[in-house]
Amino acid sequence: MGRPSSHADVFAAIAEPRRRSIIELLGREGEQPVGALVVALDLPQPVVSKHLAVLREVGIVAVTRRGRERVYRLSPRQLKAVHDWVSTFEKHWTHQLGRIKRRAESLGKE
Amino acid sequence: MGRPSSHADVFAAIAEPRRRSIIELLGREGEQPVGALVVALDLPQPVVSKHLAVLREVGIVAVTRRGRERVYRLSPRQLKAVHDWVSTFEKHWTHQLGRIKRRAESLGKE
DNA sequence: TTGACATATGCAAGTAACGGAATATGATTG
DNA sequence: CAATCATATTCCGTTACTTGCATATGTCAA
Repeated sequence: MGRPSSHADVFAAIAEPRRRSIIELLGREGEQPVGALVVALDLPQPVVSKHLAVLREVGIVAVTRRGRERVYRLSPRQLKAVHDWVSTFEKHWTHQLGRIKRRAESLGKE
Repeated sequence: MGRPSSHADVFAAIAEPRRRSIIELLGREGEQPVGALVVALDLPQPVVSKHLAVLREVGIVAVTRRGRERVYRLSPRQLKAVHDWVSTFEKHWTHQLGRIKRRAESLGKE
């Protein structure tokens, strides 16, 4: 069976490599019209528009119409949601680092 | 066309809601044998095993065999990778918060 | 060794999501 | 209004992911 209808799921949205590229680009360069994204990513315009639609529906990006262009920008709230979720497990890797460090120290004493 | 063969992609791995449930459970309760996960999540055992396989291939979980059980635990390195990626955009929501805050303050003065 | 238990794996079927090409929508210019 | 530019949307073929069921693998106990 296909996906269990992951409609408007942020995690599904950022699962696509090209969508992450779009996010990274908007993050680095700031707001961009679709045409600029098409050029920068070297993808067909409909492909970019469709990925933008997904990101828009999920709320990762927001649009403003400027003349005949549509300028996209990051809308970070949803990315923060992902950040918050992953942060839940932060203690796991900090603890693990601590363990590795302690082990290294005890090995050094031998 | 289907997915561009996102083999062993952490983002694809955490896109699945049930897999996130497994991650959350292991995060809260610590290491668990498959059977415990099956009970806790109320899913068929093969489904759980397959999701665990995906998480294992990506390196989000690790296994230890204990008798006839297999005990799974979080292996946080890959989750940290996600955390690092999302953290790249942290400034965007902190800036946005700042903007909202400033706007609230200036509205309060009127 | 035989049987029971714990988990993994194989196969088939359904479906959702992606890309490509064509087209629609909407705004600007002449 | 017609033509052009910028972007969105639709239709379609393909593919990969998930599930269900059946079965294989491996471990312990008697």
